[in-house]
Amino acid sequence: VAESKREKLRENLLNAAEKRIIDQGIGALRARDITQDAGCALGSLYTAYKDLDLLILAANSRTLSRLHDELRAAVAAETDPHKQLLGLAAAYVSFALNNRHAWSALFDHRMPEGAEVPDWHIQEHAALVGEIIAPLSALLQTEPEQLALQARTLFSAVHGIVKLSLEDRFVALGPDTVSAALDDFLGAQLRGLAGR
Amino acid sequence: VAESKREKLRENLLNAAEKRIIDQGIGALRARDITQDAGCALGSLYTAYKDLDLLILAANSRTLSRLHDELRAAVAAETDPHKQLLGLAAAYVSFALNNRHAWSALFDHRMPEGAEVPDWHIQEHAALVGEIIAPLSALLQTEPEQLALQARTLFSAVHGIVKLSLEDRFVALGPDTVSAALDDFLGAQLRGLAGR
DNA sequence: TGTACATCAGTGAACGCGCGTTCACTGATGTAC
DNA sequence: TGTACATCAGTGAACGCGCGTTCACTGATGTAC
Repeated sequence: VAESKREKLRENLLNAAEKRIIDQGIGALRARDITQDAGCALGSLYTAYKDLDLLILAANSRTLSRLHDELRAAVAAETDPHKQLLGLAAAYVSFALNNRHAWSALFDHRMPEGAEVPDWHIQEHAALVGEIIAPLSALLQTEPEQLALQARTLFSAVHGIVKLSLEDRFVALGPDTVSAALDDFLGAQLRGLAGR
Repeated sequence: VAESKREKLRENLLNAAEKRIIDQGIGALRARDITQDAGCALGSLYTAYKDLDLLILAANSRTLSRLHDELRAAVAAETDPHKQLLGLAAAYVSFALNNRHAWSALFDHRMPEGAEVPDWHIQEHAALVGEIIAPLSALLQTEPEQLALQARTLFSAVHGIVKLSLEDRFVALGPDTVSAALDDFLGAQLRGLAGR
């Protein structure tokens, strides 16, 4: 019972942090706001989590998990590997558009000076890229090592396109324009990779 | 003479800020450090520039200008549009690798809550993308409107690849691996775009 | 050329606030008898 | 079952520091006579 109370506290804090990140973004995230939303004292954050960064990582893990689910669903919805890849990209844009703040938080959060991003979290990121590997290998006949690199390159290209299209620093594009541009881009890329 | 003293102060501050950004990155940039390096009082920053953000933008403009120069040089070094595009990408990676902090600063800097990135600075960013348009239009026969979007998409894809390959959140890649992956990527993309 | 005065860029100590983290306390929970 | 005691999660006021920005002052520069 004592254990479950402790779990409840962690859960409340995590929920509160997640909601804040989804609604306002990581830039507006304050320890005080989170604990207030969670209905506990400021200091409790530090009995439940080592520090604020760890709590943020936990919230980002949830976002990654939701994103990963949608990517898996996109793969499952198709059997043709070509369509699977297009579906993955479409799912990625769609997630980014529907979860702007949470999605940005995945890449905007920085660890403090000395600290490294823990390995388990890096793995969660890498797992996303992994989702591309199967369809890509079905489509091309590449050696496994090359494949991992290709998947990663493809992921970061798509990511870059989505990211930039949502930034203020450039003229923002409408959702439809982004999706269309991404489709054209991926189409060309796959054609180019296949017809070597 | 009075005017030139004032210019000298702005220059000193800008140089100091630029050096700090190049050496330590934008995250470690403090008003006090800059003014100390520039050999002036803390308050002088605010007689020379409206605020710290404007000074940062000025420093980023310099970085953009240096980057733009290298991109122009890459275009000028080739006549074949296909090679020009490969050269542009190569120049981009190379600049990013040789100016990691300054390059990151271009995209990491955020304006405070209410403020927007000024238009002249957005233009400077857009000008980079513009460098792709000529070779791309020589290579493909696309309508001008489509072309701008394609150039932008291509730019952000390349940018995404370079960016992610330098992040801690993923396993960092060596410079050679990045360059090779980028070449393969671009090669495939151009093949795909041409052979429609 | 020299003197008195006005201006204002430049100064840097002080302000003000935000905000993550700590720590001495307390009250709920569990244990012993 | 009831009582005394120990433990420790939870508390929130206080700490501490970083840091951008301001503002009352001053000394260099320019102007008038």
